[in-house]
Amino acid sequence: MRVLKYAILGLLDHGSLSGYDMTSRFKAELGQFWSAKHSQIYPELKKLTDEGFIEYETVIQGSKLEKKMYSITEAGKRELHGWLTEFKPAPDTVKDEFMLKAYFISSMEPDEAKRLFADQLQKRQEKAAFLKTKLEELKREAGESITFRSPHFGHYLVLTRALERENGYCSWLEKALLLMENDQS
Amino acid sequence: MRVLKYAILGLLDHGSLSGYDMTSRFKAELGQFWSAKHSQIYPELKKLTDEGFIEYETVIQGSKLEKKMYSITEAGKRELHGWLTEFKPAPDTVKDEFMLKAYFISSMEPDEAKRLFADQLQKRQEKAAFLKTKLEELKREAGESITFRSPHFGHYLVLTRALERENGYCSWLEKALLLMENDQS
DNA sequence: CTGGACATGTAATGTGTTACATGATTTG
DNA sequence: CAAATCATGTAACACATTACATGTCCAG
Repeated sequence: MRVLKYAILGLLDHGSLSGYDMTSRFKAELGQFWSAKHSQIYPELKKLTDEGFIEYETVIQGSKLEKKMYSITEAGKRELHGWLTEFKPAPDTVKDEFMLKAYFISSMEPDEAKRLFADQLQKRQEKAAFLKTKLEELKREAGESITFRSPHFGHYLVLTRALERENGYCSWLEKALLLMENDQS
Repeated sequence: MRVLKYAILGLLDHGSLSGYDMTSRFKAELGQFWSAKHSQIYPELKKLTDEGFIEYETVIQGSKLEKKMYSITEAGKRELHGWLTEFKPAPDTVKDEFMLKAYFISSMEPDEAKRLFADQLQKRQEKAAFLKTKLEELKREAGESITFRSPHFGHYLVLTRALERENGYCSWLEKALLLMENDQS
């Protein structure tokens, strides 16, 4: 499938970037839904260059430090467009280690299960709060009017989806905890 | 991390299973949150046997067909319990190819983006409908009273979480589509 | 002048999928 | 008796993480 290939092409479609820049992007908002380490990115950049989808120019940073600024080629743009507009089924499995534990809840004692769920709820609430702050920052920056043509629309979509994902997880955890409390007595 | 190891131990904690049985379980409800192919399961079973966490008995099915019925050992139960009760952070990244495309929405034409989102909405709605049916079946089977002590509680947790996940995705897709429509004029 | 960020790579290992390979059993 | 399901395994390849390895630049 080579999704990393398309992630790189997509990032480069808005302007040139170094491998290091891409790593940073995967640590920021995009990282909610895709990420890769530099050890995976650098070989992929070499491969994409060989395939003619990207090209680079070596730039000197300071007096000695070389960095490679990559940009997308016309062939790369066609390749990206083909992937973007392709319909794909919703995945059967989205791996979630916590939910695997939840499935095995009968192998835990009630109080162990409650502690596990309470801990996860706290962590998800913290994450949701963090994402909410990021979304508010973005709204301030973009001036309240985010629509299709806004350069921040992709960023906005990712943040709203991630926030809803965490909020949905939290409300489910709360419901599950309630079921466990009711059973206890 | 070896999550598959714990998935197998968790499955075996309720009774003995063959490798084939485990493959079937990963295709059913548990597959919403974890899965593995038989080509990954069989080597893992061998490894877990060598490590002393599981053991097997060869059973003859029919007149010739040999199958290995695996069961969990005391050491395996301790190992499972340690994993189950261990607190873990919420993951930074949950990979989602569709959301990667959404992030790159500015590289698409408005009508291309709308078609993509509409297609995904339809597929997620179908999946939600399927999960809803499964949940209703489970409720009928379990007699409306699912609490911690119910043998179906793990199954119930997985189905309710998967259903909410899909419903949340759908409502986000609808909101995104509305934003795109409003912008169009 | 030092610590953190910038910058790029490879090696080893772990995880997961697809393909190859074989055979028995059950149901229609 | 044919097709679907049951049943187990290995090989090759693809994808991903951790560790190894090196060096520059900038701000305090």
